[in-house]
Amino acid sequence: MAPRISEEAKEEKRLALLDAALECFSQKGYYASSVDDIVRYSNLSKGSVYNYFDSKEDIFISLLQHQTKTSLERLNKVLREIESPLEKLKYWINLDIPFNLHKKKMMRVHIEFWMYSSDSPDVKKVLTDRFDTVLGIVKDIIAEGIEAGEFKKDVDPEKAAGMFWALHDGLWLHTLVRFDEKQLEERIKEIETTMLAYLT
Amino acid sequence: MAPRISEEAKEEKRLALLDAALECFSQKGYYASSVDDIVRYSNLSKGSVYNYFDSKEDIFISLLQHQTKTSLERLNKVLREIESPLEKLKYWINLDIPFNLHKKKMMRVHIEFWMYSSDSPDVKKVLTDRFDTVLGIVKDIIAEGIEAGEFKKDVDPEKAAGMFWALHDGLWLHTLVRFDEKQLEERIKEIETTMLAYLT
DNA sequence: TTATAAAAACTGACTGGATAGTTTATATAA
DNA sequence: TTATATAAACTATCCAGTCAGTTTTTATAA
Repeated sequence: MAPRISEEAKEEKRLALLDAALECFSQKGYYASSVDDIVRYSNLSKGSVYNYFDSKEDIFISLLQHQTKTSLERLNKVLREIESPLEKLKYWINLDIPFNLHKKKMMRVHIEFWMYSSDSPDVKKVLTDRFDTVLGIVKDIIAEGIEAGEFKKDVDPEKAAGMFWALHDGLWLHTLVRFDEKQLEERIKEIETTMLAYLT
Repeated sequence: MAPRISEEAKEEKRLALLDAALECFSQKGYYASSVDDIVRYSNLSKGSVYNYFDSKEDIFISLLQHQTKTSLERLNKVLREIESPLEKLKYWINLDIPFNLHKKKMMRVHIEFWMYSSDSPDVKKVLTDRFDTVLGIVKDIIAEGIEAGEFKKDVDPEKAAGMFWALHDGLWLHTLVRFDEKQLEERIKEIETTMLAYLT
């Protein structure tokens, strides 16, 4: 007759489940995390989970889509507010400072997505689209910067964007495995000086 | 079907099993690979596998140790034969050219090791040691290069080594997910020019 | 206002299938 | 003969997904 909870409350629970999933997947990876683990991190029962998602894989893919959507939206919003390409890049580089645990979880689960993508065309599609979008944004910023005279004319936007992003992801990979927050921040500052020296 | 085989033959079988494991783990990851999968890729039976290894995890960790040992040995051997630090770095950068499938598998399973390391102190230990060793080698080469006057004096060997290695791993991560062999090779050449320009 | 009906949402014990690891019977080189 | 490598069958465990029963909320008739 009438829904017991409102649409917003429902969406909230869905998000809470995705949050619990992020916690699990970022700690133990996709396969090692059981649905019972996710249930333990949420305030719901196992049965309820299946009111919100079709399967464990559905939770995983939904988490990927949610992360992709929100992070791109936030990024675009902020970049639109910055005028200078140089400042945009600086902002982006410093996005990862200060280090926080949530970012670490996001990055950990993101690599989990990548590893899983060889099994799932759906995941692969979302990830390659996201990859190309991000790379496209960096490339455009660099191209703008060249046009505006802020960056060197002989820089290839495509290649520079690829380097920038590889450096970013490599740094994060190392942070997950070896570095602590302080070291990450030092290294990010080093990227800033080096990349900007390379571009300007 | 052949009792009393020599030690060499035994070691050969062990290596063949590690090879089968590399195949599986690089394709599907640790958890998604079953022992039966590994058996299928080897010429042995399941029961036999347990004559060589204690468990699936033991296979995984043995693969990590084997890879670590052989790759570091090979690297050190070659680097010892090169005099100039600049040439050493150039050689290293081009180690990944030409692209080949075996390297891709190695890199894929290496990331699998990294992801697994949060669960296993043993894996973590081997990986951090390996990481520090590799980074130490790069750092030493750069320091030598500075002393020999081949590199700029104001370069910080520690930081430069960190950047170099982050770039390397980031690039490979992207190659696993998005790029093809041709793109990897182009990007590696780009690293060469940029890194060497940064150092000299 | 209140009793009842109906729908939605939740629960957790259970099941079927998968698979890590073990045992056993057989084959064979030494 | 005998030690052991092997294959195949076996066992125990785990876990994704199900479902029958319960609780909560809303609607509405009296």
